[in-house]
Parts: sequence; structure tokens; C-alpha cells
Amino acid sequence: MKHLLPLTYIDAVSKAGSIRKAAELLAITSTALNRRILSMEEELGVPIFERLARGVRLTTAGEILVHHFREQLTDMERVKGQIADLTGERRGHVSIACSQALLSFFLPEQIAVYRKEHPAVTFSVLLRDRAAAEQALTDFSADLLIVFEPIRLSEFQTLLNIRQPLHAVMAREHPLAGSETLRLRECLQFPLALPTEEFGVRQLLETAIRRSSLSLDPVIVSDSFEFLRNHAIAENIIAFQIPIGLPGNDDYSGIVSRPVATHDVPPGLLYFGQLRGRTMPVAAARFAHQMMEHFQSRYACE
Amino acid sequence: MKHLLPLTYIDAVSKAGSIRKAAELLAITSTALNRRILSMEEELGVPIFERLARGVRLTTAGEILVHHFREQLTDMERVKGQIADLTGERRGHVSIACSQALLSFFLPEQIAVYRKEHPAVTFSVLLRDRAAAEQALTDFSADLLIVFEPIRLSEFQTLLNIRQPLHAVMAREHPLAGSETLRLRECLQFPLALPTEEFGVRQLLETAIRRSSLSLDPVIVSDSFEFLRNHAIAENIIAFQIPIGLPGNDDYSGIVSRPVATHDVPPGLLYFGQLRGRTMPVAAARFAHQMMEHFQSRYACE
DNA sequence: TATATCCAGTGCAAAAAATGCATCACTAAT
DNA sequence: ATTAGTGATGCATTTTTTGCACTGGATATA
Repeated sequence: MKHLLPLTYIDAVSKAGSIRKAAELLAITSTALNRRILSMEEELGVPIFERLARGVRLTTAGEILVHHFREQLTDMERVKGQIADLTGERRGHVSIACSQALLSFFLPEQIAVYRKEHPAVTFSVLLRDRAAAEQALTDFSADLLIVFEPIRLSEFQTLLNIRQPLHAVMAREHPLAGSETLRLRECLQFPLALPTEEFGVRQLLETAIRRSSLSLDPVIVSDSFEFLRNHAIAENIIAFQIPIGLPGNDDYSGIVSRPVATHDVPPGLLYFGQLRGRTMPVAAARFAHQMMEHFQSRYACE
Repeated sequence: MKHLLPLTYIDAVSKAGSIRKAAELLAITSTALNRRILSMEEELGVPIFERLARGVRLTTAGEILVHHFREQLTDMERVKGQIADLTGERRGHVSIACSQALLSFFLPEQIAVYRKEHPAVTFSVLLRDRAAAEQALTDFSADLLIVFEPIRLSEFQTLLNIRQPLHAVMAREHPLAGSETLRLRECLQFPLALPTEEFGVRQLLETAIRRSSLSLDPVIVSDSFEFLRNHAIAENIIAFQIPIGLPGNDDYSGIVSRPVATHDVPPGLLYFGQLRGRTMPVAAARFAHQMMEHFQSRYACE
């Protein structure tokens, strides 16, 4: 929408850090952009950017303004979605910030289901750690958040908590593959492939280990769950993952997963939610609804 | 702000009901306005107004859009207030929709107190019945609402309920002026001046009367509490009002007020609140805060 | 220290957009 | 039938925006 152009300009400059860079991205000359900024600052009565030698940076007033502009931009998208709804076709965009575990099987499947119903809806899926995911919510670059770690953000509104007991992942031929449930002690007798310290799965294990006499000695450490999973096939090794990051079907490419006894390792919680008070775009609200229904018929809690 | 001009134009047309009328109010030609609307409809892909013989009317899409535009306009005012705050001076505007009772003494006093602290803040006070007051909230023409009747609007967020026992109003020389508390039966032995049926005070009385053997026979009926009050001085008559509509000091121009026993007439509730989920303009939020502090130190409940 | 680089801001002319006027086509009330 | 009111449109004019060439200042680099 034309009248929102100035807002996108300001937003672009704040992101690019310099008027010239932003102008290049926006495919206009820097002078035009410069003058739009100057005129808006004059209208507002206060500078939006402070001028540095290597570019510009938002002032406090600018931060307030840009936050508001981003809100307006996403709100307008929502309104356009609502209006498009009236004409019968559902279009729109859903942006999700999430942890790695969601990327492998869960989100692809959920999005496919949704897009089957509403092919005109597009998706952004952003892989973010907790802090970055929270940031994405507050600057409106994401509508929904799903992470496996507790949320700090006070403006976070939980839509659902999903219990996720830890699972051990191994090759189908692995000696432990026969058991229904595994004890942590059993797993530790085999070589381990673990995620790096920043991941929730690793923290669950570390916490469990600390209150026991066991010790955690991984032979492989990676920040890619996909790599860890694949490595479990290649070697006779044990990896760990939460159910949502695992294929629904054990026949998937030769790996199986077995739950670890919850009194050995207490289940983690997956947090699914949005920015408090935010009115979701229609498409995002529907997608959230679909996911909640899916969870509530499965392994949801509360 | 310049980029909001198109929004105010659409808003003006929706209010005026015709492009030409709106153009006149906006001090531009109808062609300019017409073309802005056409271009925005083209951008949006759907008509915003349906064309009638005597003007235009919002389509469903238009209603969604205009509602959003009004929200954006008030939001921008809020943001400007926040930015002005940074420079030290508090400016802004507060718009209040309320019942008649608030106009006589309470709001003038509260506003005066507030404006003493913040002279740059301006106020709109809109006299509205319940339905119109709710409408004013939803179309963003009011930030705050204070009415003496229960709220139907589901999006209404109560900030405070204020208990208001009914008071009888009479001349200082009236025979009943000596009593501390009055029974309803006592009052009805004198000629009565009552508000019309749509008012909460009247409804409180009617309800009380229905469950007794008494009857209500007013000699004066008016939709102006000011008139009723003044008439109580002129004749030896009894009027009714809730405390918030009465002067704090009994010496005010020869009238006194005495509470009616609450087991005869149960107290009504004054509703003070805002639109749910709405972020208040800074000035309105502060004013609301001041009022809540005032009430909580006086006759508030819950 | 000298120089090259990157930056925001500005005067001026060209391009683009918005506006106003005159007018048309249509509808509803008189 | 007439009249008064409405929104739409072609065209000339005015206003605004843009792009180019350039300035001056700050910083990194050699």
C-alpha cells in the first residue's frame, strides 16, 4: 500500500544502518531516501536517526517510531488478509520462529496439511534460539514462536505447553532397540552423540546427570540434530531427541527412538505462543488453531 | 503526519457519507478526494465504498479498513505522545465518553487537577448513553468510558467499578434535610422530580418500587439532571442523583443530598474502563491512573 | 601525515504525482 | 419534466518527488 511506503523506508534504513545501503536495497537513490527521512524528522519535530561517520543509528524516539511502524506494517497485512477473506479466497502469510527440532518433521508436515487447504497462504520458518526468537516476536518478524526452552519475555503469551519426554535415538539394529523404555544408565553404557550445551536436550541430560552418580561423555558433539541422527545410523551410537523432532514412523531410514524413563530424565516443555495482546493475522491465527488441535489430540498438557 | 492523510480522508468520507461533503470539510476538491479513494480501492483490489445515488456507504471490506485506519490514527497520536515524553514535556489528548452525572462536578474537577500538572494535555468529554459510549470506544473516538449502566460490549475492559448508592436531593430547608439517611417511603411522601426512563437512576428507583407496595408519581420529568437539581431548589421537591453527580460540599447553591437506605434502593454501579487490548495514549493512561487513585481512596469497590 | 573511502546533506533541473476546473452520466426527489 | 444532488473523467496546472552532480565532514589506511 502506497501510504505505507515511508514506513518501509524508515524500517529499511534502521535495518541497513545507513541511508545509502538502504537506498540500494530499495532500488531508489540515496538522496530521495535521505530527503524522506529529513522531512519525516521535521514533521515529527525530533530526529529519528543519529548521524554517525559510517551511517545512521536509531535515536530513542526512532526506536519507538520504528517499533510502531513495524506493527502497522504487519497489521496492514492482517487487514488485507481479512479483506481477502471476504472475497472467499484465503491468502496471507505466516511467520514462525522455532527451534531446530521442529524443522525436521513436525513443521513440514503441519504446513503441508495447512497449505493443502489454503494454497494461497505462504510461510516463513525462522530457525532461532530462544533469545532471537523472542526478538523476532517483538519486532514483528515472527507471528508465532515454538521453542523447547522456557520463555523469559514478559510479553510472551503461551498458547500451549507440550510435554516432551526425552527419547534415545539409535540404529534399528542397536542392542537397546528391543526395549520399550530405556533407563538412562543403560544408554550411557554406549557411545553418545550429543547436541552442544546451548540446546535444551543437552540441558535436560546435564540436569539429570548432576543428580546421579553418572557422567556424560559424548564421542560426538554437534549443533545439528540432523547430523546426530544420521550418525546414529552410521555408528552403533546413541543420540537423543524430543518426540517432536522425530519421525512419526520408526521405519524412517533405519533409525528407531525409545523413550528414556521419565524418572531418570524429567520431560522438557515445548513452548508455543505469540506476542501478548497482538492480534494475529488471519492465516497465522488459523494455523495456530490447527496446531493446537493437533497437539490437544496428541501429547499436549494443560 | 503526512503519510496518514489518505487514512483521514477515507475516515472523513465514511463519516460524511458523501465524497463531496467530506471534500468540503477537508477543504479540498471532490475530484482530488474521489481519485484518492479510487486509487486506494485499486491498490486494495476491492471497493471500499458502495456508490449510492445520494452518496457512498462503506462496504464490508471498507468497514474493516476504516476500523483499522482509526486505530492507526489514534495509535500514531499515542506514539507521538510517547516521543514528546522523551523531550520532557507531556502533551497529548484524552477523550472520555460518559454519562451525564459525571459532567456536573466530578470530571471538571478531575480534569482541572490533571491539567494543573500537565497543561499541554487537552481533553474531549463526550456525553453518551451506554450504547453510544460503547460505540465511541470501538471506533476510537473515546479512550475511556464511564457510565452508570452495565456494559454489554464484550470488548470492554473494566478498570474499576464504583458503588453508587442513590441520594435524594432537596433544598436545604426541606423537612427531610435534617435526617442522616432517608427511607424511600419518606421521600415518596413529597412531590418528586425524576429523570426519564432511559436513565440508570430512574431504573434503580423503578426496580426498587416494583418489589414494594409503593408507587412512583413524578411531578417533573426531565432528561437533564442539572434542571432536576435546580428545580429541587425552586420547589419543595425531591430529586435523585448518585453521589458522583453531586457537589462534594452540601453548601453548594442551597441544595443538600441525603443517602437513601440501601436496603430500600440497592446501590448502582458505575463502570469505568477502556477497550480491551487497546494500548492507551500516554496521557489517557495517566489520567485513568489518577482517577483510579482518587476512587480507591474514596468510595470504590473491587 | 597524507590519502582514499564512505558517509549525509544540498542546489538545480527533470520527472512524476496530485490537484482543480469544466463537464458528463446517473439517480431520486419535486 | 425539472431540479438538485451524486460520483466519475479528460485536460491543463501546480505541487511534490526524484535523480544527478557536487560539498563537506569523519574515519580508516598506507
